[in-house]
Amino acid sequence: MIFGAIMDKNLYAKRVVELNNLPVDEGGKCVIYWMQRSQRATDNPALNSAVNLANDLGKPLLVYFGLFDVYPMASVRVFKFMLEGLKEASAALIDKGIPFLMRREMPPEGIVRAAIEFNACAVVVDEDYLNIGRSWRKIAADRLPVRLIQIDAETIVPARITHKEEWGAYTIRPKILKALDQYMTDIPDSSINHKLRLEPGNSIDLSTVDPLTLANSLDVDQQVTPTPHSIGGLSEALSRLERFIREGLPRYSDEKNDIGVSVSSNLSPYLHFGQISSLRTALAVQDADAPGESIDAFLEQIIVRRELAINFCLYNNRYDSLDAASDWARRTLDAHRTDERPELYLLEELESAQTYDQLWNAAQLELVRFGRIHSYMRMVWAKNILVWSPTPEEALSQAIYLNDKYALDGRDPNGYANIAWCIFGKHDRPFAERPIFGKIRCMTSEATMRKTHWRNYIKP
DNA sequence: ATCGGCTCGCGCAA
DNA sequence: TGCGCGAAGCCGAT
Repeated sequence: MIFGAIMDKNLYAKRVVELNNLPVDEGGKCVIYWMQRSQRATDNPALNSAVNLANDLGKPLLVYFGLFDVYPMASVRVFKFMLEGLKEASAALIDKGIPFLMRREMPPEGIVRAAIEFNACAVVVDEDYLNIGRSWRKIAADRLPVRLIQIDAETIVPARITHKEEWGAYTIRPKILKALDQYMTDIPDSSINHKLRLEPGNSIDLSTVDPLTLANSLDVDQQVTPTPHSIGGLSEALSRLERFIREGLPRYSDEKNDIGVSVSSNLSPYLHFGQISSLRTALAVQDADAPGESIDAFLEQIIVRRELAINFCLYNNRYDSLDAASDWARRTLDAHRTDERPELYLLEELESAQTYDQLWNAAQLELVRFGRIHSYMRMVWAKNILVWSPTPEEALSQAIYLNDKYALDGRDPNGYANIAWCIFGKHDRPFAERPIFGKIRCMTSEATMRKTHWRNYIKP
């Protein structure tokens, strides 16, 4: 069995899920890597798996990407950023002798057409852990004429070392740490044996296309415009990583919760689109010359917390709903449904930053203008939405709407887990009971003003 | 400035 | 069955 052979010799056994029972067609002409989430040409377990399979079969590899704009919260902002990253990734792939096929179509339909058109032996796809991607892969698995193999390529420790939704960081942390030594190692990129100068017909050629022009031509929200100083792609991610290690990391542990200073890596959008791998980032930080406290604090974020968020979305497909709340959280929020709110804002009032709270307004403006909110302030931001909404359900959907619409890293497991933590105490524990919050951990703008250099945050 | 209490339930030790 | 402890808090007492 050919696939068994690649599983034995690669390091990815726990990352593999076969999405259908069809055979690998050894008489086919190529292997196709259906790129979705892991939009990079290096440090990519899904790409490496596809290359290894192609080499075993003695075939070339083709990368397929379906550009689909009829997508919730699709905007010029995120498409420009994504296309900049894809432009760099496709050039790197072509350099390696792997043609890049990009078509504007619905991905699960496009991959089936491409597999037939190019006579694929098998298709390898990366995993995004979210519902839309899951439903697309299901469609493709049912319609492809050959095997569809899914690779978990965004985690450092494979998500399937645990087989259930974890209760909190403290339950997943020991499992991750136990396996971490094995996975915190640099794995060289596989190189393709059979390089092919395939000229895929009807492909968008990113080498000759301006990402912004292409993004503008799509059927996406034109009101959410590109953010200043954000250029997608691995080069920019690596330069941010280097700057972070030099300037932010040394102060990370002490100052990460002060909204008046910026010690964050700002790599989240690059991680969201898979333009840089979390393993590459974690290895660089681990080896950095910085206080151990700061290194540990950052690794906790990029490994434990990030992979807890992935675990949440992987094992709970209600990750964007109050259905995902634990019993104690639902009970306590229910008990406070009729508590009087200081103000009830409409979505439009929130969106345009017109609340009585100047700190919250500043956070909302940061989101609209820069596509992000300071990591500490983002919690205060979401907690306030709970206070100003008629129901927890409404608060949840408004927070998710605003985050997914404006954040460059929207529609990400991190975002859903973060908002779930804020609104309904996911992965958290109960605290002293208060109005509206019940036993959900309370955070307020007033307390944040007492504790941090907030004036630096508010000033324009 | 620092500290305890608040409050639930998982997971492990026993 | 008991017990320790947990993402980032808040408040009030000392």
